Amino acid sequence: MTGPKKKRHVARSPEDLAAKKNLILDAAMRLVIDKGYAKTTISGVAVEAGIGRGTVYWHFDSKDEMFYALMLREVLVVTEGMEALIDPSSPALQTLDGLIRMTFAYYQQAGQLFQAMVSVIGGAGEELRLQLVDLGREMYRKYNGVLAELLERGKAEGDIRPDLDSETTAAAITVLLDAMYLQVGLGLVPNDEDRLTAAITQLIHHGTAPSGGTHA
Amino acid sequence: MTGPKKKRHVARSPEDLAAKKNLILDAAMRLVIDKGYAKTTISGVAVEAGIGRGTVYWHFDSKDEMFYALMLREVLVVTEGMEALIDPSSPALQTLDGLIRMTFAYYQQAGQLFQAMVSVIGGAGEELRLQLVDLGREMYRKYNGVLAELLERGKAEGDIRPDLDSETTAAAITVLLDAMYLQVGLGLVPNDEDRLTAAITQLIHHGTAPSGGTHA
Amino acid sequence: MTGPKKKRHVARSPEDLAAKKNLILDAAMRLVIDKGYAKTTISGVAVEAGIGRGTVYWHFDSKDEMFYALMLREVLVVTEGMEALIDPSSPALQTLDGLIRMTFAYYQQAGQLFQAMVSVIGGAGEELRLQLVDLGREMYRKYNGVLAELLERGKAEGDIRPDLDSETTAAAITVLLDAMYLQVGLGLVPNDEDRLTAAITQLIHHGTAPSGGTHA
Amino acid sequence: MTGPKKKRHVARSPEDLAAKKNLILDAAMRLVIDKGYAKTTISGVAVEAGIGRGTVYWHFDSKDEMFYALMLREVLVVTEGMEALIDPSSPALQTLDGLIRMTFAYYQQAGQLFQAMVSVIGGAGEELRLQLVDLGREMYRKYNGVLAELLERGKAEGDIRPDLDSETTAAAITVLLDAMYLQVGLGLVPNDEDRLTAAITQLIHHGTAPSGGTHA
DNA sequence: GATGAATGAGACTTCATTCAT
DNA sequence: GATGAATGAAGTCTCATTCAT
Repeated sequence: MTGPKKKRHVARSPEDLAAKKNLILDAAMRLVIDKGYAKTTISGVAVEAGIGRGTVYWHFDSKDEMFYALMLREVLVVTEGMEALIDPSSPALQTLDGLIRMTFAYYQQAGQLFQAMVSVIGGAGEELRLQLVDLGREMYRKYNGVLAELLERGKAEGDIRPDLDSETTAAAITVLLDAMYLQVGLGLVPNDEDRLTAAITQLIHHGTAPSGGTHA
Repeated sequence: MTGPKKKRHVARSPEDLAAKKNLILDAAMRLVIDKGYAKTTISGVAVEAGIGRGTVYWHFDSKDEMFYALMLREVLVVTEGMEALIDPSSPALQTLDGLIRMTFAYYQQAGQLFQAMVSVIGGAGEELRLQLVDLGREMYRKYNGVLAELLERGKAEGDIRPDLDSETTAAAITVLLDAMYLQVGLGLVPNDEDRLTAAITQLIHHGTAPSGGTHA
Repeated sequence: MTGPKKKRHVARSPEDLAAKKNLILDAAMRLVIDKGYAKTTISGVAVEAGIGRGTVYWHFDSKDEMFYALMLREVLVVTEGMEALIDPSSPALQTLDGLIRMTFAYYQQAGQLFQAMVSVIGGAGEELRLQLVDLGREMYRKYNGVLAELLERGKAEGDIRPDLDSETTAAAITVLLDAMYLQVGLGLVPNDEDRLTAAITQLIHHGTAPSGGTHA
Repeated sequence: MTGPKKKRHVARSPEDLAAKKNLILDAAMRLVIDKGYAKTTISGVAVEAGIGRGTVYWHFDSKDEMFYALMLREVLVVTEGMEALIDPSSPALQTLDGLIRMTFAYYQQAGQLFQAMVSVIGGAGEELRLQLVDLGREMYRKYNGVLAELLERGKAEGDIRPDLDSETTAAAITVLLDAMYLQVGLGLVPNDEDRLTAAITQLIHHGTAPSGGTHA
C-alpha cells in the first residue's frame, strides 16, 4: 500500500441514505443539463458526486432507474410548487396570473426539467422511455387540470368568456408556458420576466384583436 | 474468389448520388423517430437502407454529420412549405389563420422533426449540438419573423391591437403551435384539426376575456 | 441512532461458532449445487444463510477460503462414511459389495460433492484450484487404497484372480462408481439402485466374458 | 498519430471466415484448459488469438455462444473419430478392444474436452448450461449406443455372456473410460497406455473373479 | 461479534470508424 | 463506388473485499 486511504463516509440512518441518494441525483441533474443523457456516464456522476463508481449502484439498480428517480424527484418539486399556489378564496383570474408569473419564475428549474426530460427520453431504453412518457403525461394532466379548473371558475366569476373551450385552452396555455422556455433558452426572446408575463397575460386574456373588436 | 459475385448498385450521376443520400437519410429518419438518436446505430441505418455498413461512410463523414444533413433537410422541407403559404396580397389575418391551420396539418411531419431534433440534441456530441441549436434558432427566427410581420401588417390593416408586442407574441404563437404537438402526442388532447385550429385561433384573436370586456 | 435496534444473534461459545460456520457452508453448498461456483456470490450466500454480508467475512477470510472449507467438510463426510464400513473380520468380497452398494446409496451426496467440486475447480483461482486438486487426490488415494487393500485381501482369500492388477483395478472401480453419477444425472441410465449395483457387481466380478470362458 | 499502424488481415472467403473462427476457438480452448471458464476472458482470448477484442464479437455473439461453438466443435471431433473406428465386418470383441485403446489414445484430447466442458458448465449462465448438458447427453448417448451394439453383437458371436445387461454395462464402460482420465490427470495412476488398456480390458472381459470361478 | 454501506478492479459488450479487397 | 471484416475506446454493471458503526 503506497497512498493514504481515502476517508469513507458511511450512511447509517434512513435520513443519511436519502441524503446520499439526493447527493447523487444532484450530480446527475447537473451533468444531464450540461451534456445530455447520452454523454452522462455513471462514472462521471460518481466523480461529480465525489463518491466511488460502485456506490452509485448501491443506491440505484441501473442508470435508467437512477434517471427515473431523478425525473420523479424533479417533477414532484415542480408540481408541488404549483399546487401550493392555488388559493380557492382568491379570484380565479388573479390566481391564473400568479400561476403564469410563477411559471416564468420557475423557468430556471422547470425549463431544466423539460430539457433534461427530453434528453433522457431521447437516449433512454424502451422501458424508461415509456415510464417517462407516463410521468410527463401525469404532470401535464395535473397542470392542465388546475388550469382548466381555474378557467371554469373564471367563467362562473364572469371574467372569462362562457363559450371558451376550457380543456383545449388549458392545454394551449400549458404548452405555451412550457415551450416558451425553448425560445428563451435559444436566446430568441429576452429573458425579461415582466415583459414575458405581460405579453402572455395580454395574449391569453385579450388575444390579438383590437379592444372591443368583433372580428370573426 | 470462390463464391459468386454479389450484385451491387453503382451510382454514377450526381442525381443518383443525391438519391442514395436521401435513401440513407430516409432510413435514419425512420430509426431516429422509432428509437431515438442514441439507439440509432450506423449499422442499423445501413440495414434499414439496404446497403453495406461502410457505404454510409462513403456518403457521410460521420454519424453526426449525417444527422446534421438529416436535420437540415427536414428543416428546409418545413420552412419552405411555410414560406410558400405567404401571399402579400391577401389580408394578414387570413394568412395567419392559414398558417395556423397549415401548421396543424404539418403536425405529422413537423412534430416528428421536433421529436427527432430534441432526441439528437440530447444525444449528440458538443459540436453537433451547437450546430443544431443554430439550425433550430434559424428556423424559429424565420417562423417568428413571418408571424411578426403578419402581426404588424394586421395592425396596419386595423385587425390587430396596435399596442400588441408583435415580437413576443409571435414567439408565443410559434411555441404554442410547436409544443401543442407534445400534448397531442401524449394523447392528452384529441388530434382534431378543426377543434384545435378553432381553439387556438380564438385564443390568439380574442383571448380568454369575455367579448367586449374591459378587464385590465 | 434514530430507528429501533435490530435483533441479532451473538454466538458466544466455540460450538456456536462452528454451528454458524456450518450454517453458512450449508447455504453455500445449496447455492453452488444450484447455480455453480461462478454464479454463487458472497452476497447470495449471506442472504441464503439469513445473515449480513460482512458477517461471512468474519467467519472466512475470502470466498476461496470458504469454498475450501466447504469442500473439506464434504469430503470428510463421505470418506468417514466409507471408512466406517470397513470390517476386517468379514470376507473382503462381501465388504467390496457393501462398498459398492453404499456408494450408490451415497450418490445423492457424493454426486453433489463431485458436481460442486468440478464447478469450484472450474471457476476458482489458481491457489484454490491446486488445493482442491490436492484434496481430491487425497480423497481418491484413500478410496483407492481401501479398494486395493480389499482386492488384495480377496486374492488371499481366493475370491479374486491372483494375477489382477490391484491398483489399476481399484482406480477403475473408483472412477466407475464416481462418474456413473454423471450418466445417472444426465438421465441416460435409470436411477435404480438395485439394477445399478447388480450390473456393476457383475461387471466387476465376472466381466463380459461368458461364464467359464477362456477368451484371450 | 505516434505508433505504426497494425497490419490487418481481412478474411474475405467463407474459408477464411471459418479459419478465423477456428483460430479464435483454438485460443479459447487453450485458455479454458489452462485457467478454466471463469478466468478465461474475451480480452484474453483476443490477445491469445492475436486479434482485436472487438473481432471476437464479430465472429461470435457472446462469450457463451463462443463457448458453445467450441464445445460443439470438440464433441464432433471426438465422436467422428469414434464412429470411424466401427467396422461391422470385424469381430465385435476386437472392435471393443480397439475402441478402448482408441479412447485412451484420445485421452489427451477427450480428457481436455471433458475437463473444459465441466469447467464451462460450472461457470456458464443458465442457457449455455442447459445446451451443454444436452450436448453431453447426446455425446454419451452416441457412445453408449455404439458400445451397447458392440456388446449385443458380441453376444451373438458368443464372446459375451448372454445374460449381460448391455445398456447399463455400456454406460459403465463409457464412464469408466471417461472418468479414468481424472485419475490419470491427478497423477494417481501412471499414464501408461498399454498397462491401462490391459487392465481395463481384463476387468471388462473377465472381472475380478478367478478364472472359471463360480462366485455369486 | 455483526452489519451493510462503500469501493474499485475488471468483466462483458456496443459501436463509430477504418481499410483491404 | 461499395462492402463488410476488423478494431479499440468507452460504457454499464458485478462483486469480492474493506471498514465505520
